[in-house]
Amino acid sequence: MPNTPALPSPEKHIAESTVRRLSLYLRVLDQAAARGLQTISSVVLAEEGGTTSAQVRKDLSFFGSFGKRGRGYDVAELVTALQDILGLGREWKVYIVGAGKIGSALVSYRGFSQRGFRVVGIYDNNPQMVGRMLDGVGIRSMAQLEHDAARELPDIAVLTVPAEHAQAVADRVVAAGIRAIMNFAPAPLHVPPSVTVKSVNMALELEGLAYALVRRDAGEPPR
Amino acid sequence: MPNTPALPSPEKHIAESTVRRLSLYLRVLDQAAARGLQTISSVVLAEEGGTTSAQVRKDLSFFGSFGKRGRGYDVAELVTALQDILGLGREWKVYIVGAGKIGSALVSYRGFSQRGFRVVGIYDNNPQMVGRMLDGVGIRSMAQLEHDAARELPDIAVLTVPAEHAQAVADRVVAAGIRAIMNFAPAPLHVPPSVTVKSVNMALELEGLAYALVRRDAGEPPR
DNA sequence: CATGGCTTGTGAAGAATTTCACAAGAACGC
DNA sequence: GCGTTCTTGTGAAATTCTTCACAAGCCATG
Ligand SMILES: NC(=O)c1ccc[n+]([C@@H]2O[C@H](COP(=O)([O-])OP(=O)(O)OC[C@H]3O[C@@H](n4cnc5c(N)ncnc54)[C@H](O)[C@@H]3O)[C@@H](O)[C@H]2O)c1
Ligand SMILES: NC(=O)c1ccc[n+]([C@@H]2O[C@H](COP(=O)([O-])OP(=O)(O)OC[C@H]3O[C@@H](n4cnc5c(N)ncnc54)[C@H](O)[C@@H]3O)[C@@H](O)[C@H]2O)c1
Repeated sequence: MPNTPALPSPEKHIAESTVRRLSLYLRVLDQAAARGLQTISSVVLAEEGGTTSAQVRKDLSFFGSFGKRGRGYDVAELVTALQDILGLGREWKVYIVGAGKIGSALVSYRGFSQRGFRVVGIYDNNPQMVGRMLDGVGIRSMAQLEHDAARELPDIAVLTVPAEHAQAVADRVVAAGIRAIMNFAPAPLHVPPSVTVKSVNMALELEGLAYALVRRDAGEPPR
Repeated sequence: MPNTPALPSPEKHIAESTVRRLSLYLRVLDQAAARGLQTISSVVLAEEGGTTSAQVRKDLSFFGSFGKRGRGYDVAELVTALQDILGLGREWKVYIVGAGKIGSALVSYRGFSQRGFRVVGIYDNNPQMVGRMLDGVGIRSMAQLEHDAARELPDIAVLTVPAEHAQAVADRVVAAGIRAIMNFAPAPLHVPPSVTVKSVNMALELEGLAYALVRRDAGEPPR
């Protein structure tokens, strides 16, 4: 019997960096599957994912034992295992709040729907926008948010409102029972510990590049 | 004489996490300045930035000594110091490659221009798009890229093309002499070590949220 | 000008993460 | 069946990052 999918239930805390890399491995595996690869070794997985083979094996070892010595990992099996671990076996309902430039771009992003993230509602406080459709999803009034959430039980809220309103919107979203927030506004959010927040701060990434450029020119040791 | 801005020249390697936090502090300081604060302590800076006061002081200590014991940090002074450290004292020329949904949203993003990142060129390989204007910047043909770059010497390329073309575009951009890339495509890029890449992978962040949600329900120790 | 209350800067300790290195298992050829 | 080659899984070591804890400095007040 071929290696039944291990139930992903480590009792230890898993580092966020490990979880990020698991997502990355999943992406590499998708490509490998598309190229018709049956099997992949930790060395190849590492090369394509930009890390080391020891890191790959260690990351996976937290959740079980998925490979075969001398062979490597079965691509299809590992995809299933990683999806299980990451909670991608189901559909996640997403609200987007803020139907502006970035919010509209995200609605139709296939990278989300491919992984089971389904946008079920878009909210905006501008009456001009309410009622319009974005990629098949209607823009709703902010007034409805709590009411809709009680019925639809969305899992994740994506915040794409101006930074100065981000905290207020986060408060409402939390009060409405949503326990995961992805924040695109460049403002640190303060939420109860039962709520998970991930921030995507693009200006911050650019600043990291600027830093790298000035350091490089100044002759920073490249480590 | 009031604390002349220390030249930011640590000989040691500085962790990426430290640099990210410096950007964050800068954001908190902007808000503090807007509220009229003259001075701010590491405790307040930490609370608003979502870290600890010891972390704030340690981060800053890598670059010099910016505070006054018993008083805290002068907001305006620290802003200047951080901008210096991060290389935000100058204008950075940015090319955006891929004038699709996310590329167009980024062109007009004020968070970039506010920090001195100026979009000087947008490129697309779709002839239909070439010549159109996006927020005052014309979309140019990919054929021109190398030629324009030799003249304009852009510092940073933002890649917003489909994942399957990201590597090819990265290769061209590197060959054109650009040494910093911000990659929005969900594909790991392989570039020479002289080039710095930062990837913003939004699906990956969502997957991190999904993981947090399944773990939380499964009763992961909250660390 | 002495005292008390605050706050920084920083070595040292502690914790977390990554890398090393190797025993053990699997496949293949002969 | 046996040796060779490959590759995993994992303790242990090494490295990196964060937190602790406190001496030293600054300011206000009396
Ligand atoms: N445009 C970009 O490329 C970009 C990039 C990174 C981050 N961001 C951040 O994303 C956020 C949105 O940016 P954008 O460019 O899409 O702005 P935008 O102005 O195009 O869109 C913001 C939308 O939010 C709505 N809104 C405002 N206040 C609201 C509230 N209280 N409740 C509900 N809706 C509200 C507005 O009506 C508008 O439709 C900002 O915080 C911005 O800093 C934008
Ligand atoms: N839309 C989103 O919300 C979103 C979010 C995160 C990441 N992304 C990623 O960003 C990238 C772009 O996404 P999008 O939604 O803007 O797609 P899009 O299709 O709207 O835009 C892509 C643009 O790139 C151009 N292009 C294609 N190949 C090119 C090439 N070889 N050289 C130059 N230009 C080329 C196309 O003409 C098009 O204008 C994708 O990799 C996507 O995965 C998108």
